[in-house]
Amino acid sequence: MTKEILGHEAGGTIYTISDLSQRFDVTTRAIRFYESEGMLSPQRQGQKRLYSQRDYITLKLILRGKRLGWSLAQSRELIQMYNPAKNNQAQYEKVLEMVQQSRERLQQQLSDIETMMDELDNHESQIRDAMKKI
Amino acid sequence: MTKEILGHEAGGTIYTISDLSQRFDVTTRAIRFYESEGMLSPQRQGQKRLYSQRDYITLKLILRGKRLGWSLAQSRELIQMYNPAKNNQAQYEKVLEMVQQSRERLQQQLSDIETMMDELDNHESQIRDAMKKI
DNA sequence: TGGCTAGTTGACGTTTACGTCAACGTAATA
DNA sequence: TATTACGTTGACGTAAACGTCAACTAGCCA
Repeated sequence: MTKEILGHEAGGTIYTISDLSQRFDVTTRAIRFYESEGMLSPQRQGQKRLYSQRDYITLKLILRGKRLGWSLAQSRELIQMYNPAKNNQAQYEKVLEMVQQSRERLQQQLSDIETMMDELDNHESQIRDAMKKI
Repeated sequence: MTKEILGHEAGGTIYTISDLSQRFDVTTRAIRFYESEGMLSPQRQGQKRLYSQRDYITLKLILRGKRLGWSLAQSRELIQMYNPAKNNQAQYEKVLEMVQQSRERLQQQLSDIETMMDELDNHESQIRDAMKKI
């Protein structure tokens, strides 16, 4: 198989583990770890892992979660939430609850960021004032 | 000393470790740990710790940092940044740099939150559509 | 065919941020 | 004065999220 053929398929681009590693600046060890934690499920070509566009998006979500301080367990819930399993009424309701919980988390973080930003602004002003007096 | 006298001083209200523990819903163990990490420095009355308004604010900052996924090391930097040490020109410049770095971190987080919020909105819409069709 | 490159699977190590005792001190209270 | 509540200092334990080997495999290229 050539690189070109390996690089694309019906569903879109596919990636090797080092592709993802470089694109997202994360180690291959971490990527395999996420798989072992049930967050990624790449196909195999022999024993080698091949990541689909879906895996790519999932990884992006994991890393975004990390930047926000979410645990892998929380990100995994989010991922499972996005992956439609059984689509009965009860399941839908449950997902809507989780959506709401995620929103509340994000809202709290948003509020914390605003507070921090304000404090940074104040502190910078104080420092600039102090610098003028030198 | 009565509770009343213990509860206030020239600088404002003072707190015992369990006061803080209850107000912020954090264990006393954690509070002592933050001190051992050089983030809090309460006064002592005998061997007992007494926390000032400044300590209160610092603890609030630590916990806000935690909600945003900041490491204690990062929050400690922020705390030290707010505590004016030597106030020479070079020091001021350095603090301004740190302020800027903190802002950039927060900006990234803000952007991540927006993305997540959008995705949640989309997903909720999809689910509500699917529910209508049942 | 030998070596290079990329990938794989264990297995153990490490850092962060506390939790969880145990053993003790001290002060108010019954 | 004995108990209860609150606090203290070690010391060891633990969960999460990987890092770091070591030993192996499989494809490609001179």
